[in-house]
Amino acid sequence: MSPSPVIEDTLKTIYHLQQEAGPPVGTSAIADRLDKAQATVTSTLDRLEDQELITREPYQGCELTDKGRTVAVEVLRHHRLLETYLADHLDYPWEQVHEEADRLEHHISEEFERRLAETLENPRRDPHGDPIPGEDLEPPNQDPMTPLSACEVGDRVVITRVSDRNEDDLAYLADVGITPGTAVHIVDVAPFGMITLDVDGTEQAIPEEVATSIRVTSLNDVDDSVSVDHRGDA
Amino acid sequence: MSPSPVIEDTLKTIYHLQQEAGPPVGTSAIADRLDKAQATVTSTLDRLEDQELITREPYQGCELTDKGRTVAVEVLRHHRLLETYLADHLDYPWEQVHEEADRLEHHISEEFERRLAETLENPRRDPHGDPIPGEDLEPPNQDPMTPLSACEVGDRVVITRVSDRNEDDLAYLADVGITPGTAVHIVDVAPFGMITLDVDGTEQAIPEEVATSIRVTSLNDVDDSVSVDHRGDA
DNA sequence: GTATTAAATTAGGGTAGGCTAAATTATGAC
DNA sequence: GTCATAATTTAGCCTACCCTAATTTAATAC
Ligand SMILES: [Mn+2]
Ligand SMILES: [Mn+2]
Ligand SMILES: [Mn+2]
Ligand SMILES: [Mn+2]
Repeated sequence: MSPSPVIEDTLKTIYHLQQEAGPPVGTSAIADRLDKAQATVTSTLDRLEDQELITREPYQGCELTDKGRTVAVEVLRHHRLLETYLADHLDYPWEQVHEEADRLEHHISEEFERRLAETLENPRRDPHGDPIPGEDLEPPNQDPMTPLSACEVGDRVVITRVSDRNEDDLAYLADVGITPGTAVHIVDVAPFGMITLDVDGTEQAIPEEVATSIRVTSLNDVDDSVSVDHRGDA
Repeated sequence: MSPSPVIEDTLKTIYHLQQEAGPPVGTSAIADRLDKAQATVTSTLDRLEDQELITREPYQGCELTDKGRTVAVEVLRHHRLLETYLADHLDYPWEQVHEEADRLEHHISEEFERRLAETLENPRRDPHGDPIPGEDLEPPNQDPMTPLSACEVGDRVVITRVSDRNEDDLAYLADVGITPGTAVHIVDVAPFGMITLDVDGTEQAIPEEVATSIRVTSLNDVDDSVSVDHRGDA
């Protein structure tokens, strides 16, 4: 049987948490992300273990098996190809692609995936700057990412990734022109974390909370994996 | 709560059966179409009745309410828009669109539906020649349809609809050029039902079974709801 | 080492959606 | 009218997911 949406979402969440903090991944961290009760996650993990998608130490947490990681990466590929397609071919606004992709990622066929990739000419990054896993389903490299919140006054950087989680923040950032590929210049860092940027000649202030979810690369050592202005719009 | 795939598929099946034979629709007819046990359908119909999507007479069968019909037509709109999009924009082969659309129809948002319709410029018919319900979700008109099996030698007709059910038959028909919009000429009707057609100068023989699932319009009284050659390929 | 506390699991219960096998009901043949 | 048959429902069982409340375990403070 092919994995259900619940199984796929749980694997995807474990994958993200492993990348953020490494294994083992705790039950409540998963429950928080999925907005489910802890007991619900415990019983889901039982099924994942039966299917050899994770290994588990009672009361200690879990870790993806190779099989589990491959399923997670496949879902991630679906998600990011869909986001890219929705934005590029169906004219979806930047901030709306995540929600639609998060549902459809569980329901498209392999044929659909192939045709998306082909039509898009095998894109490497989604609209938020996140790397799209290849057909081989190898986990994408974690490229070096500096949070915007760690920048100092005077730095010139290029936006490389913007977290796709909060729809309102994304709408705001798109509105002021802060999207992957945009070059910016840090004008001011206030004591409580407000960061002021120069974006195409206009100054924009951003709360630290939001700045944490924005990743940048210094313009001094440009990383060719992200092209400047690969999507040039508002 | 928005209806589950099982609820939607059951409503869609009742809708089709009502159009073919009129209400009341029996439990086993639904079970046959959905490839489920009769008892499974009985309990699904219980839920449909609770939700006021059907009315039911014990042991007699069921009928869609207005609410139930609207849900069925909405799913039908999703299905046919998706089929059209897959064929026209993702280069799906004719015979593969049905299966993919049959899954995705339950998972796209209203936003996705709108953007499909817009990108396709509000198409009236899907790749099989079936009418696509409008945004208003009125049931599409049943246009007069003669089965190809009822034609006589010498008739000149235009293919208007081809049942989307059998993938192998569809692949064959596409291969020999029998698709909606094609004008053909009946050359021979053999006693056991084999029908020979002239398609663009080439003769093609078709078993009666298949001919039953092909609908045509006489070239004498052309129905403007179907344009000749609106998809001109193999 | 013991007490506190947070995390995790277990216990118990609910709904949707599946099944088979056993009743029940309607219907057409005679 | 009775009987056989087919359609339908009921009974009883299962799994996947979901929850809250109670319990158990691990980790930390002291
Ligand atoms: Mn895939
Ligand atoms: Mn994304
Ligand atoms: Mn179809
Ligand atoms: Mn819709």
